[in-house]
Amino acid sequence: MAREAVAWPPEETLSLWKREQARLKALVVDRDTEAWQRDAAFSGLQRVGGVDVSFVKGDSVSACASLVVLSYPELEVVYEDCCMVSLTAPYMSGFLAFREVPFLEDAVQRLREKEPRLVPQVLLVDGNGVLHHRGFGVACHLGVLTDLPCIGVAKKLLQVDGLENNAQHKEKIRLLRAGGDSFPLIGGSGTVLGMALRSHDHSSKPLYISVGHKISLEAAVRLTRGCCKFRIPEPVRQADIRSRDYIRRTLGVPGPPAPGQERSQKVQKPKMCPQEGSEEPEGEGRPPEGHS
DNA sequence: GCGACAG
DNA sequence: ATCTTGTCGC
Repeated sequence: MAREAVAWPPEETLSLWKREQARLKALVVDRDTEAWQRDAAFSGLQRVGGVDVSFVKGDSVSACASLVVLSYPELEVVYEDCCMVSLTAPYMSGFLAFREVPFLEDAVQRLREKEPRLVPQVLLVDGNGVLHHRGFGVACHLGVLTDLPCIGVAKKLLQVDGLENNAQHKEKIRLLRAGGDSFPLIGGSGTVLGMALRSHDHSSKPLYISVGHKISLEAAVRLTRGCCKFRIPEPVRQADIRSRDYIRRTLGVPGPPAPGQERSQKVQKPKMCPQEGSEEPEGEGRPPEGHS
């Protein structure tokens, strides 16, 4: 059942969200806290995680949240968790975390309970870290709430604090010639907010890397580069692929099967994740269906 | 009113 | 985010 857009938050909610961002921002650690982060070969790093949320087309509420863990440096998937969720907040630039983080946090919690040995040593997050309207993007948010090192990996430049995707910026991109080339993104106050990174020799469109939590920008860029078989770093790419795949297997392919291809798809029963605020009323069970 | 707008 | 097949280039 396709559901329509979630209600747009009232101004009061936005104020609360901003205050929450300001409160949690004070807890961000924007430097290396782990030994492997300072090692030239990331010696000691064995597990890198990636998270993503994919959406059901034509439905602005149903989505699949996924968490994957890859071995490092092999980049092979050693853990996967996908589950369907019902989003409660709309997408608003600057408040992405309030839409996605609760479900990603749940996924991390399930991993900690089920397979504590597979908990990743760092998470790559689709979106920005400190490169954000108020210096506290989704990668910071997830990092602080899980206490895991997190890296913000955005596919487009968020134009905040004087950063602009203008001709000058495009020219700097043109000068990135090989995978690993990068240039700093400097905000109006002179602060380095992140780095534009050419993640692969064969991809001219850069990634925008910023600190999420418990890692330096330098290590974040170097590790992201070390996770790229293609433009999108493997942990995020696998989380994206698998969450979209899960939606297909769960909802099936729309439309009648083509002739000669009527091999019916096994449509799995979607795994719905337990969600706050959607419990049945406690106490008496639901009354039996009446005859009205 | 106009432009911007991570995912 | 998603809508979407083939196609041009290395």
